[in-house]
Amino acid sequence: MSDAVDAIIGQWAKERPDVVEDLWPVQLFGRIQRLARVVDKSARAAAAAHGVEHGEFDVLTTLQRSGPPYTLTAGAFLKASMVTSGAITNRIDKMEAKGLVERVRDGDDRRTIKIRLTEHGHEVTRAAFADHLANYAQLLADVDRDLVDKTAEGLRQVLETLGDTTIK
Amino acid sequence: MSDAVDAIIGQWAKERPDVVEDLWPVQLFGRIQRLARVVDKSARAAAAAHGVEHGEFDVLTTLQRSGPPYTLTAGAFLKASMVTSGAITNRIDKMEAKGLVERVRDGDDRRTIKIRLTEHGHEVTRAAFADHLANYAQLLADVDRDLVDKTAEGLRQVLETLGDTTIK
DNA sequence: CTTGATAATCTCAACGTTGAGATAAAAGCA
DNA sequence: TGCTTTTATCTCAACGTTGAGATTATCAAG
Repeated sequence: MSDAVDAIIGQWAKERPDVVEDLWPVQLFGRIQRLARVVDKSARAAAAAHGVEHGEFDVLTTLQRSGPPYTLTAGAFLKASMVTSGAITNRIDKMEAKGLVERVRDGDDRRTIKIRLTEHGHEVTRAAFADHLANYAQLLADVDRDLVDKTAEGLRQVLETLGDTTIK
Repeated sequence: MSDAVDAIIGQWAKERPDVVEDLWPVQLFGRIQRLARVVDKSARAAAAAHGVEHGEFDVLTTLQRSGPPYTLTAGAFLKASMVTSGAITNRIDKMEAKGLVERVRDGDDRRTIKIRLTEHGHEVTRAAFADHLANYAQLLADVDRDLVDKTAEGLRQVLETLGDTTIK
């Protein structure tokens, strides 16, 4: 059987037979790209059901899993999120307006801003995260569990080789 | 060894031990998400070196691999690209301004617009695509080839099960 | 202390995408 | 022929992100 990436490579084979040997990374990256799109779209919808953007949901879960006191600096999100500082500021701004988090100035270092999950933020996170996991499970409902594990393990090794070994 | 996703799951295990059993999809999707970001950023830079956006590069290669006469309708890009119609119109607008493609009205159906790769577009595509593949190879330079193939095969099966079987 | 360098966060214009709606042409049907 | 539905593309305001630069605070040296 063949998927969308096979079809794309098949087209290249006809039009540019000279590059076929160099297309093997496309087998991996092309599928990563397509899957990322599908999963992203689905996750976005799941978060939207709780009134939060995908990026905002990322902030919420990062705070939640950091444990008590559910407080992190803006810089911590920068390193954890793979986006730029402007995006983080924007996210926190909107989340503060929604009452999901609050900015707290630190006593020790007045450059840093601590972001704290509010009680309301806790509730939204709990509900949205449950839906998020249910959505993930739904997406993989018809996929063999062993295949998921083996493929995830393969991706882990690729990530390690690429140097993505920490939350940063 | 452990990567960023292991670290994230480790945090969840401490803070929310009740959900650990439901985190297995994260092993797959979390890594797909992170890898997509890394690869995307890299591909974006490679395309930018040739003066084209990532989305524009996608249009160029779609046209190129469609073969002679290197002409597709706007609707074909819609189905192939996983973005909305507004994005396609915007892309074609800018690419037309750059002289990469040209809009040609069809004789048979005057609703459809055919997008044709110009000679300049051909040249840019050839050069950018070569760099693109070199960049891909570079990213996977230190990764075992067999691991890449096996992981790509796993992702293909996931994509198939999710229903992404055609270019559409 | 003072000066310069470093660090953390915010500002803001530009950019690409979204998504609902508009426009216009073709197809189906009476 | 007229009328409605469908199809293809474009319009446009809102949105989140980028990326360079500004701001403010801390640190290191002298």
